[in-house]
Amino acid sequence: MLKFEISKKEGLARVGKIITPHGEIKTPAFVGAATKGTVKALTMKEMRELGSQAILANTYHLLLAPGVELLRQAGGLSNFSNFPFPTFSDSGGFQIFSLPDVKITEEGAKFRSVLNGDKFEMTPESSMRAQWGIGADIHMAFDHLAKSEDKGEMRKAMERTHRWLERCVLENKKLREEAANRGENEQFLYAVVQGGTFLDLRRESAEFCAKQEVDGFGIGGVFVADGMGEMLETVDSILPEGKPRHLLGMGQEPRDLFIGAEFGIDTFDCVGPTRMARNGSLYTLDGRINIKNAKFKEDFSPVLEGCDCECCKNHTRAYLHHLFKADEITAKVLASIHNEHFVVSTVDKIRETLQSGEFQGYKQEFLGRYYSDSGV
RNA sequence: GCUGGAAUCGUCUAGUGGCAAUGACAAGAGACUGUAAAUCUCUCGCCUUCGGGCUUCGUAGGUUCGAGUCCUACUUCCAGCA
Repeated sequence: MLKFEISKKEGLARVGKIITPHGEIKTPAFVGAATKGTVKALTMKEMRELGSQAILANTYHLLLAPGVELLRQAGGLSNFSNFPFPTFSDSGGFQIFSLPDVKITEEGAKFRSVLNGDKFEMTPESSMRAQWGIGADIHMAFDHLAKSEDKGEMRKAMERTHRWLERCVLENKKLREEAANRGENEQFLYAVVQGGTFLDLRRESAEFCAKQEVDGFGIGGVFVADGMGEMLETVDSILPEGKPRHLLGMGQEPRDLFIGAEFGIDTFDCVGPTRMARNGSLYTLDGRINIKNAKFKEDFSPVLEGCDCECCKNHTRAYLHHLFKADEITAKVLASIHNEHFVVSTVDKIRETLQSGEFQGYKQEFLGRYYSDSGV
């Protein structure tokens, strides 16, 4: 069983730590999205230096390349990526949702690679096997996402997710025993709660997931920040308190991090911060700025005054602006360091203020400034 | 000096009698939430009440209902010959 120790509670919010074979994660925490085994534009050394405690890779992407067998040979994701700290793997469920030409049956999903036309199939069982091969500490159940206004469709996706979850749990048991017999590290499974924007479906999904033999929970299929607090309140009131909860894919907007933590989320992952960075959109306490804008050409202040990331400590907005305009790789590196550090440290601060009882004040101050129109 | 060729939006470029005129780059702005994302979208002659109006393809004339496109002269540039 995955160890999760809670040191402080405030409503649904909690401060704690998840203890994995690769070390512990102080929660709430922002987990870096390392889809293909790397956080785009960043080295693992840079990730640690900017404060990242954990990363999350994607089973679908690693399955296609370099393949699960290679990950196994390499000694698992942590060894292969040289990130000897806690790791997560996402199941590939998101790819069912995001890739074109996906056929979903009760058995699983068939993808077609647009790159080389290869057919590719994933089932709850194959996702579990792949994740055990990849060797991340924490796995996600293979789920079926839907983004629909239609409740009937959402229910179908949710119910399929539940049936798939039972298969995941069953397969996971086998794989866990096999690994134990080989004397390997334990690996852990999170169920994924679906239900979209329908609170009754979310409730039903949370109740279903809560009953399963899993180590924690992912909250999936969240596409709109509107109503997320209410949804999380519903779900996290049902999920067992003693198991960690991961909010899948949300965290591009600081608002999401505050609301998530407030309503019981322990870990976040999101591709937003690094993608924003590569596209020149950088976080400041007054909202994001587009560093490519002409107004930054002669701005010799750091991206964020007082920020202690390697980008802000050493470089100016004018320099970043120049690097972006010149299409230099370093632009994306520095910007990614800054954005990733921004969200990681914001969640760190959320954790600290939850611990000290100053969370509400911090939240008001941060969000009031970040989302005020006065801007930069 | 002679003979050929060429001049189009910041740059390069399409255009061979019929709609301010192609594409790329540059420039300006926007989007991005479990990464098919080093991506994508929009603007890019001037004005506009978004209906449209006005002025444009080196310069000046001409032919034509109509000219970036054909003709004449000039200017500049390129190539070859001297």
